[in-house]
Amino acid sequence: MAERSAKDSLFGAFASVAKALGNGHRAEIVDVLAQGERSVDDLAGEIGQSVANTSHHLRVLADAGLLQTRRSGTRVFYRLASDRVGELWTALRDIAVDHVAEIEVLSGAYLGDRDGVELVTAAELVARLETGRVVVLDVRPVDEYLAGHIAGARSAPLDALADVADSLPRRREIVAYCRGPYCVYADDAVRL
Amino acid sequence: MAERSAKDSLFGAFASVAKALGNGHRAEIVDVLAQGERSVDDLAGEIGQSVANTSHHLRVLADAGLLQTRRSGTRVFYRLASDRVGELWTALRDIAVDHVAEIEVLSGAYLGDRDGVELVTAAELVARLETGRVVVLDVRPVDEYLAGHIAGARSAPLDALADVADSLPRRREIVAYCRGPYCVYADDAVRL
DNA sequence: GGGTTGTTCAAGTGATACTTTGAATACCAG
DNA sequence: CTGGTATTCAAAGTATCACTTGAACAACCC
Repeated sequence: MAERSAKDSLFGAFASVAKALGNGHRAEIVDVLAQGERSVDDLAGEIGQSVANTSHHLRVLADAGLLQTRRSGTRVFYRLASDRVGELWTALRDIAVDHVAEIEVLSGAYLGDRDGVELVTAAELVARLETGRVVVLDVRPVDEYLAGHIAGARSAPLDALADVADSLPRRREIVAYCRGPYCVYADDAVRL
Repeated sequence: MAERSAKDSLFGAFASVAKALGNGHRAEIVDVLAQGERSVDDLAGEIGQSVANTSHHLRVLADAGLLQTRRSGTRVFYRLASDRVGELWTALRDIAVDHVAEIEVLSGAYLGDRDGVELVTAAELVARLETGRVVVLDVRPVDEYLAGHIAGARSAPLDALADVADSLPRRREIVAYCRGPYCVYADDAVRL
């Protein structure tokens, strides 16, 4: 039946989009890009790969329709092709967390021991912000802060944290945040 | 840095979920299961593969946490592990349609020429239903009808359509629907 | 026990995925 | 237009994995 092979091709094409996400480095790229656009060389540093290899992975993602590019002078910036791609990534991550037992172990290994780090939910944070009891620090790189941040938060990238620290009020509570559940910046910042 | 390899493992685990969806047959399985649970040999027929091979693909999906099983007597029924998996599939499909040019061609090849088939949006259908101007047929297999269908729709699986047809009022408009945008049952039904 | 339905195993086939290297291209500044 | 920076491309090397099939095995029902 010709219908069979046409159907196979169609679903094969759907599957090819999933296949593009089916690699750890590419997943990481998407995770970073969910925070805003980045240059190739930036991304290469972020995922710990060579620029050439990163460029290759970016091409795979772009060919699958997940990314778009913008050229600015000598640099090329990549970004998610649409918000829907961000949703796709979030859904994928959530499902992995919910249904794959292994993830719990691995994320424990990566995030490390969270003893000594108080976790604050989004709702709590809003409440504390309204009463002016806290100072909120955005410990992501400056670019990401500029691309969007919690209202009232101060930028304090990890490597500049020491400088900023001096200017902080000593009597108030300080809350640090970063990219999401799989980002260690905030943990590191608190320990610092 | 140990952090690097821990991060790689974590994102590798995320990617493994995507990898499970990265095969045409498995994508098709998920698409079918979005309609409700199915037995292995049911699915095998649906995707045109041997039972052994289908069982293998099902195992891959289940290991990725995307499916769950239920045994009933001699049969094993598979279903999506959660609604979130359905959302993941929908997001993936939508992105593929939006961003992959090839899909348009392929879906054209599969769905065939829709000349002579009037398409009705969901909103229109509701409006026409309320004024009682239409009879709505659910042309999916009976199981799927039982698992849930549009209020007021009659079950009329494709292979039994001829029988049902006789009992239909001749003066009223008839609308057929099936699984979604990538299902040809309704097209076939209208042509019939 | 006999029949039905699923799963597992071993094996065959084929292909693909990832990374690295070195060269090529595109752009900017002077 | 020349040098420097950023990115892409093409090719090659390496490794590995994915898909399908057929037959044996297991679980269940009657």
